[in-house]
Amino acid sequence: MSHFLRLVRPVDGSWMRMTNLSVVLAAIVDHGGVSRATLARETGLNKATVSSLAEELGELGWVRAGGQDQGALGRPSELLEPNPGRGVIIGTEINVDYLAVLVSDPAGAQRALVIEELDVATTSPGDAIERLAALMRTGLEQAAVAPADVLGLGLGVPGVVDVDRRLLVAANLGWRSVDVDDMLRRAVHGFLDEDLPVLIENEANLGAVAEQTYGIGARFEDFVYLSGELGVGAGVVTAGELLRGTHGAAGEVGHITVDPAGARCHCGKYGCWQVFVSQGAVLDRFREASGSRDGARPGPRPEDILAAAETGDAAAVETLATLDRYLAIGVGNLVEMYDPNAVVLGGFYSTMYRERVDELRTEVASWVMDAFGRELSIELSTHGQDACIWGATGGMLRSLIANPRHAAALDGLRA
Amino acid sequence: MSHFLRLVRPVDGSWMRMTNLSVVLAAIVDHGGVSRATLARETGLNKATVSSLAEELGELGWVRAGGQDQGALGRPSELLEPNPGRGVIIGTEINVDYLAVLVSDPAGAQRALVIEELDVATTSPGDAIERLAALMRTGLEQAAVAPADVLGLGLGVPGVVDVDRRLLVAANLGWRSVDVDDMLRRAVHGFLDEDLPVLIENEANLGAVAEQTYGIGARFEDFVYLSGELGVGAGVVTAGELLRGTHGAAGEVGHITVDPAGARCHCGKYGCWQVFVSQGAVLDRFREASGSRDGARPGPRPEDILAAAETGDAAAVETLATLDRYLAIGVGNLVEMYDPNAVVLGGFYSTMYRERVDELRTEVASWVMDAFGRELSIELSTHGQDACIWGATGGMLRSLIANPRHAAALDGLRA
DNA sequence: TTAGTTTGTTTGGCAGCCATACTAAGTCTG
DNA sequence: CAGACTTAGTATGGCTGCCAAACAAACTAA
Repeated sequence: MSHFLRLVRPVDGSWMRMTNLSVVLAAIVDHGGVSRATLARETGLNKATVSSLAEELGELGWVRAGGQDQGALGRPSELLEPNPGRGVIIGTEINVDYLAVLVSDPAGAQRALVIEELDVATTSPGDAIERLAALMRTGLEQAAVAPADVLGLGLGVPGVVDVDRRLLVAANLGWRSVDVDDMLRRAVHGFLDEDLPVLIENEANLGAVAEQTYGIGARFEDFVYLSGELGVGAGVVTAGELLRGTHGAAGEVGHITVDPAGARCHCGKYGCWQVFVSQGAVLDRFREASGSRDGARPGPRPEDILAAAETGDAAAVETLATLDRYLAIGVGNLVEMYDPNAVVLGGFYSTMYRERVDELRTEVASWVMDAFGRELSIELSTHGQDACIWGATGGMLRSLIANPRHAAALDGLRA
Repeated sequence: MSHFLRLVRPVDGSWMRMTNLSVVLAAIVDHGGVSRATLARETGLNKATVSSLAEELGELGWVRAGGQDQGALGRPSELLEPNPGRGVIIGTEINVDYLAVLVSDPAGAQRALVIEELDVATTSPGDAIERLAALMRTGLEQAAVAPADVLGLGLGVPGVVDVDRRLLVAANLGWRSVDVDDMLRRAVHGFLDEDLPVLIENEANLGAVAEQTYGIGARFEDFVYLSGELGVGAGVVTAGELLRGTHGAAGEVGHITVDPAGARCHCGKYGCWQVFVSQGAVLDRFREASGSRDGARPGPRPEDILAAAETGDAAAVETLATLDRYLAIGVGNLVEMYDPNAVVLGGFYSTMYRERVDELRTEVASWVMDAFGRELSIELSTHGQDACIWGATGGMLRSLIANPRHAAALDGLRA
């Protein structure tokens, strides 16, 4: 019953206003500085309407007058720009061996970035989140921003996050069914606002959001962001929207089967993709192929394989070729399944293919059935290691822009 | 530039009205007969607004007064119901060996169903579409409906259809880059309205739409409809929306690699999923396994395998076990990638698993990495062979409901 | 200095939703 | 059976918010 109701939801005047505020604010943030007349042309809204919306955005503190812009002819325009005094967004990340906090403003300017190494797998969720909260204080101090000026908080975790912001599982942290939202709010209690907007999302998904908001993904309506560190994960954007699925686990591609005869994965299945292409798997293969002559030395790093391959080292060359092949098989599957415009290589892969994208493009071509002349780009991430925190920030920014009236930190404005 | 603008589009009063007309019409179609008061409660719109919207829907011919409904207490309500005289939707299908036309009204009542066998692979696109147009005339005659009363036309094809309704490729028909929209409009020129709304979509995608609109899919927000005849295709619904991808090829899962050591597919790759689980592959395997003792007999049908397995025939049992295994591997991949609530077995699979779903459920469980207690149903299609035409109809219906003012066939109303 | 061009504001009108009051049509109770 | 109660639907008036058009402002060009 009621399946058609899902088509759309009813709309009233206040929703209309809110939507149009969003549209104009988004355009202003996007341009950085833009006149009312241009906004009217670009959005299709009436000039008078744009003026009214811009005035409200000014009162809300989102927007301020910038400089003037003199065209070839006519009255010069007054530029509207995002108000840097509006507040900041905190983007954070909990990963296997570090915590990270980024403080930035809605225009995308970085105010502070702090990182703390931590073996999260041996830390309880509660403790890790406490330390993350402490790191946020440090970040705000460095940025010289008062806690009351925080507009929203984003957090990326290497696990599956459901629609209620519960972390269902994070295999590499050893966490299961953790109410991260609740813990986070407790940890920042008395420090940040009680009902601060909070976004919690999977790390690969946020990588995709980072590329979509601040990076190369802005060029594509449908793309797959591929990230691999200990496991392999993908963030999928289709029709401009992040694909989440029922549990938020869409794009958890590490355990797709690419070869049932492959080695056993720790998940119990055989031939999972990440058995072939995760960072750990690749480094292991390289170590084995190069023999145990340097058994005492610390494990190789990704760069070591690239450097060795440069010199013609057989083990390195073979390792890279195998990676190319299995990465291409999996990417081929992603392409057939999601039909994206582009695949963006992030994390480990952005390191491994910085100079070798063409090799991968060639290999992928032979593993994608293309009967109709696909448009498919394979690109390198523009964010590298920082993708997750920028995605946490960008996701929060989108959420704030979608609700310009509900933003926190209005106290200063009211006073 | 302008990536944030994609968040939402600006809204004005007429858009608001249109949206609310849609909401109310959708609810009326969905219920079949419902009072204004109930509509107000369910949609959250004001009673007065619902009355006004309902009046306009009446003027547009979409809705008429049905009977009365006396509750336990109070004034009886007047039921609003879809107007069966509003017109009909034609849902059609071009498949490898037949054409099909379904005539039905917006309430979902079937008025006529005609099917014509045709070896489409040896027929040119133009000829096939001409014959489809002829079949539509037959269907309308059988339904005793005038061509002017056709509200919209949907067509399903076993191929990739892009956003401009071009058929990019249909391997099993041997068609490539066919402007089906244009051909169809020419074929019905002078018979159906010049600017009749037309929907052209991939067959598996329409299977998903059929289940979503009229079948078991209505229970799920995210599900994958799996259809297999000559190839294997999936229609994916996420967040209540059909996933199409850049070229409309999302869910074309027949050529994902499930075993690089597998047999060569006609596409040139090795170990494509459809090499293991398509109807043709399964029948072939059964034939080989049962030996060539009956080489002269016509090939087995799907039912023959099931019947043989019932009697304990070793070849049949082995064939089914292999199908279970490889179907489960692929379904596992789909589940990891799309994270659906449900997988709906359509086409060939709805035949093969009608009595054996539990076997597949068990097998799938061992090929899905489930670290967090997934909710996943595996269900049989409710539509079987007719999924595609009902999907073409349902898709067109959704499109009409989304634009209640733009519907065709208003001439009769105006006169 | 005047005409032309572009920007942004002001004014008035209109569409559309909502709250409220009211009418309509039934059931329930004493 | 009359009056209280309940629910459905309509009518009225108000408010919000968009738009069109006129206007004021600020500049260039001749």
